[in-house]
Amino acid sequence: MNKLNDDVLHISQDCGNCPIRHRAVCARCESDELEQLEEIKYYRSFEAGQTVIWSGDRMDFVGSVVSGIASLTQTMEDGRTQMVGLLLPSDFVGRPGRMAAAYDVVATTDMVMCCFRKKPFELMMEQTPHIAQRLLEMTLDELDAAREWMLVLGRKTAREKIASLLSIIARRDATLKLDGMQGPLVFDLPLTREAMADYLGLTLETVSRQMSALKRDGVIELQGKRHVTIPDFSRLLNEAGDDADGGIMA
Amino acid sequence: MNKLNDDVLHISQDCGNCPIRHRAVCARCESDELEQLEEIKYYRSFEAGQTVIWSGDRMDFVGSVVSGIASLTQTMEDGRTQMVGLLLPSDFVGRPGRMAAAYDVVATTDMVMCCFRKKPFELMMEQTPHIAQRLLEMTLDELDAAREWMLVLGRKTAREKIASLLSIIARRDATLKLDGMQGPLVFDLPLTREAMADYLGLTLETVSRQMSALKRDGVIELQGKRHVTIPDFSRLLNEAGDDADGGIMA
DNA sequence: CGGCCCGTTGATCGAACTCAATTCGCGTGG
DNA sequence: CCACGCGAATTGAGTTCGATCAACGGGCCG
Repeated sequence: MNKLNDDVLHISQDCGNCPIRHRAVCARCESDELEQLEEIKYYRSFEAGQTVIWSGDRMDFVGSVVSGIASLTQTMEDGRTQMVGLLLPSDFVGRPGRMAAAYDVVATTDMVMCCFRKKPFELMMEQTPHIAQRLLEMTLDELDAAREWMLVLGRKTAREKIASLLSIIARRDATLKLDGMQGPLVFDLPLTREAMADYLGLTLETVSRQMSALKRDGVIELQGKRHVTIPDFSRLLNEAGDDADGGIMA
Repeated sequence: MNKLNDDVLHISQDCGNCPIRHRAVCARCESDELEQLEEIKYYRSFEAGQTVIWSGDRMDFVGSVVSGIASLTQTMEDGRTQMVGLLLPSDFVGRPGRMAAAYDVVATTDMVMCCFRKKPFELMMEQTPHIAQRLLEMTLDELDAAREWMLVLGRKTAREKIASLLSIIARRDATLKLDGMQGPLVFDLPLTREAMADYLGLTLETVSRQMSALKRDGVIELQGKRHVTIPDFSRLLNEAGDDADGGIMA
C-alpha cells in the first residue's frame, strides 16, 4: 500500500511524463487539451484483488489503466463467471454517456488508474475531436479483440485455449519490452489459474492439467507457478491453432 | 434477383426516405451532410448465401445493411468456423482506416447494402463529427453485444445457448414491430441450423436436438422448421439463464 | 422419379467437468 | 525456528454433456 501511494505521488499530475501518454485515450491531445484534462483528472490505486466497481453501480468517472492489470467480468445468478475483458496499461475503463457500470471491474494485480470526472470528460469529448477519435480507434481495437476471443471460446480445445492465452500475454510482453521476439520469451503470468479459467471458459482444474501437459510436452517451461518461459514461440502459436508462421497477424 | 433489383430501385437515392435513416451511421447527419453522403454512396444487393467479402480481401467501401441479414465469421485453417457478428438492418460493415477485411461477410438472407466509397467516407469522418460520434456509439454497442456473447459461448449449456439466441432474435423482432411484448411472440428464424451452430459454438446436430427439446418442453412452438412461436417470453429468458423478470435488461 | 439440401434422430465416444485428496508455497504466531 | 493454517495449484477417479459418425425424412426443383 505504501508502495502504491509512492507510485501515485511519483506519477503526480504531469501528463507529459505519463507512461501511457501516447497510447491512452489522450494520445492525440495537444498540450492545451492535456492541460484541460489535468484539471478533471485524479489518480486512484487498487491492490490486487480489490474491486474497482460492481456491475450496476453508478459510475461517475471514466479512466485509463496506468499500471497493473484489471479484469472485466460478467456473472450469472448461479455464480458462473466469464471474463469479458483484460485491461492492460493504457486501456480505457467506462463508457461515456452511460450511468451504470455494465461489468464488474476487478484489479488482478496492484493497479493505478487515471480517472476523469465523467461529466466534464463528456463535455470535453464533444468539444475536442481528438479524444473521440482516439476512443473510437481504441473501441474498434477492443471489438476486434473480443471477436478474436469469441473464436477461442466457441471453437478451440482446452489446450488451444491455454496456448492462445499464453501467446497473447507473451506477445504483449514482448512488445512492451521492445523485444524483437528473438530467443526464448520469458514473462510472469499476471493471472491465477482461476482467472485464466474465467477468461477461457474452462474450470481451473482443466487449466492446471493443460498447463502441465504443455510443460510435459516442452511447449512451455515453468519456474514456480507463474514464471513462464517460451522456448519456441511459433510452436506455441501452432498449439494455439493460429497460423504457425511467426508472422505478426492482422 | 428481380425482386432484389426492384428493391434497389425503390430505395433509390433518397436518404430522407431510407428505412434505416435514424438508426444507421448517418443517423445524426444534417440534411447538407446527407447530401454529401449521397454523392459517395451506392447500393448493392446480395442473394442469400452470397459472400460480400472474404477475410483478407482489400475493401474499398464501408457501408450499412439496409435490409436482410449478414453474418461476420472467422474460420480456422482446419475449417472450424465461428460467427462473430450478426449484422441486422442499420448495422455498419467495415472499419474506416483499415485496408483489408478482417472477417468473412456473408449474406444469410437476401440483403441490400448502402455502400460508401471508403476514401471519401474517411475524409468526411474527419470533417463532420456527427458521423464519428454515431459510429463510436454503434461500436460501443457492438462491443457490449460481443461481451454478452462471450458469456454465452464460455459458460452456457447448449440448451441455454439456444434459448439465448432465440430470445435475442425474438426481442429484436418485437422492437421492430413496436410490439409491447404482450402475448405470444411469433417470428421467422433468419438462420439455418448450421448458422445457429456457428453462432453458438455448437454442432448443427446439437442445435437440432435442443430445438426439439425446447419444443417438447413447451418453451417454443414450431410451425415448419423456421417459424417460431414463443408462448411465454419470461419462460424463455429463464431457460437462457438470464434473470427471469420480464424486465428489459441493461 | 431422382437428387439435393436441410433438418431430425440414434448410437457411441471422448474431452472437459465434478468431486475429492494431496501438495506446494508462504506468512504468522507460538 | 518450527508448527500451523491458508490459499493456490496439482493430480486422480468417475461422470456427463456435447461431438462424432451414421441413417433417415421431408420438401423442392430439374
